[in-house]
Amino acid sequence: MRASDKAYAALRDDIIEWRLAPGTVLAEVEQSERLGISRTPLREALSRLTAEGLTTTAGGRGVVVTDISLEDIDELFELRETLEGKAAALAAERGDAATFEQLRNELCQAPSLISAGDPARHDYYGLVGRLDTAIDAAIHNSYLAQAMRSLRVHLVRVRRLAADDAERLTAAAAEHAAIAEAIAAGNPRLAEAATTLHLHRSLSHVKATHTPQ
Amino acid sequence: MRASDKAYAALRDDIIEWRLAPGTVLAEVEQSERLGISRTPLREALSRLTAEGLTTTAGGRGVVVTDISLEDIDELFELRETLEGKAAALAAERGDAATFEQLRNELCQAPSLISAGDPARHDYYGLVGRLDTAIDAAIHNSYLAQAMRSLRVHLVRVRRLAADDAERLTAAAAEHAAIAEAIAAGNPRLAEAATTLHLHRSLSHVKATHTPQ
DNA sequence: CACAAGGCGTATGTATACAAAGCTGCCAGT
DNA sequence: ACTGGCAGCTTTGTATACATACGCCTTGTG
Repeated sequence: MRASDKAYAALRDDIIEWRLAPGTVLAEVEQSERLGISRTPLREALSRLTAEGLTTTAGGRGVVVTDISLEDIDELFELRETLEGKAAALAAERGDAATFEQLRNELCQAPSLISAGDPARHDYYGLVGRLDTAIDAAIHNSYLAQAMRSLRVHLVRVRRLAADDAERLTAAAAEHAAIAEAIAAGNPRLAEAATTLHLHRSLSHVKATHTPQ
Repeated sequence: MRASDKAYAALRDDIIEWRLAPGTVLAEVEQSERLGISRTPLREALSRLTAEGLTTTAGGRGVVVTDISLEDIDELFELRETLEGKAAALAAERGDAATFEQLRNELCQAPSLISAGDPARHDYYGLVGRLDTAIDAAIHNSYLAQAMRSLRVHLVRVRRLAADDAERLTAAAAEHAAIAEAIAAGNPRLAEAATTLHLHRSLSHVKATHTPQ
């Protein structure tokens, strides 16, 4: 693995997991020494982060971790609803029914994973990730898939702001199951509606449990 | 202006204007000598191009200019319809009516620009660009605006494939005027419909006049 | 004659040294 | 006391030298 990839992954995780707070300046020498690499690969990592919008160049004083405000979250979900709604509809038109039927069944049994505690809860997140992957593959549109991937980076960051209590996760699992069911049924409008519903509830939950820093 | 910015702009233009054909390998030393800069800023330029999808790293043999096939164009317009449709609707809800009313009037007089020949035709492209900019500003959503900006790079490349004859440009001006009018009227569904119509006609024109390389 | 293994060459990946540009703080003048 | 400018320092931007890895050609062997 290249040193620049390592630096990129490390910094990206640090930002997403809120170990690096918004406003933190990432000086090149400081970070390169911390990660044990040279400035050159670090600069490439910072470029990639800036291209993704996780950092911005603050002219002269290095790059800083971008802030993410409440308005940002509204904008983020507005775009997310547009992209994922379309993706769900396309998946319903073009996807393989059996794949999503299988995912629906697993999602219906997800509540047992959620209530089982932390290690099993990780399996639940993996299951949701598989649904995302399946939709990405089903839409047959690399540009749309790319746009959603770049969006998910920011969404993970937002999710860390909210309390992922068992109650909300159980409800979310049911909403995901509804999406999978609609896609398996080949009903584009239903799939889009189920996605819209899920995203609105997610947004409400984030805003309700948001803890101001 | 930084050397890396210069290199990025030069390579980006070369690719968009089809002076660098798909499949062309961009060796670092070769390009850095051609542009009169060192390898370091050139590498940053190539990174940015790759992040945008104009080039891809071909594992070991440098970065190559990405191809753009007919399926790509379909996918591109599918995403474009999703994003620009939503943007037009949001602009109708949130935009300033006077701004778009003004743009509509100018677009209605665009045919005279188009028929006047090449130098004036450049003014027409500028006018369409101003409409895009006005929509970007009106939606008040930086993530959506960013997604559309990254798409437009590829769209300019596609546009160069099609013959931009006066007939099509005149029709396109009328379609743009319809979009501006719907936004000025504050009618989201109409604005989205006008955008959908325009994009479908654009796509049809591109596919009809597409000259296989 | 064909296939495989090894060496050579050229490509990218990394480190470091140098240059230039911006911010910070101080000092002097009003 | 406040403001403007200057000097110093810290920062990023660039160039170049070195390391490394991959591909390709050559050569030897089955």
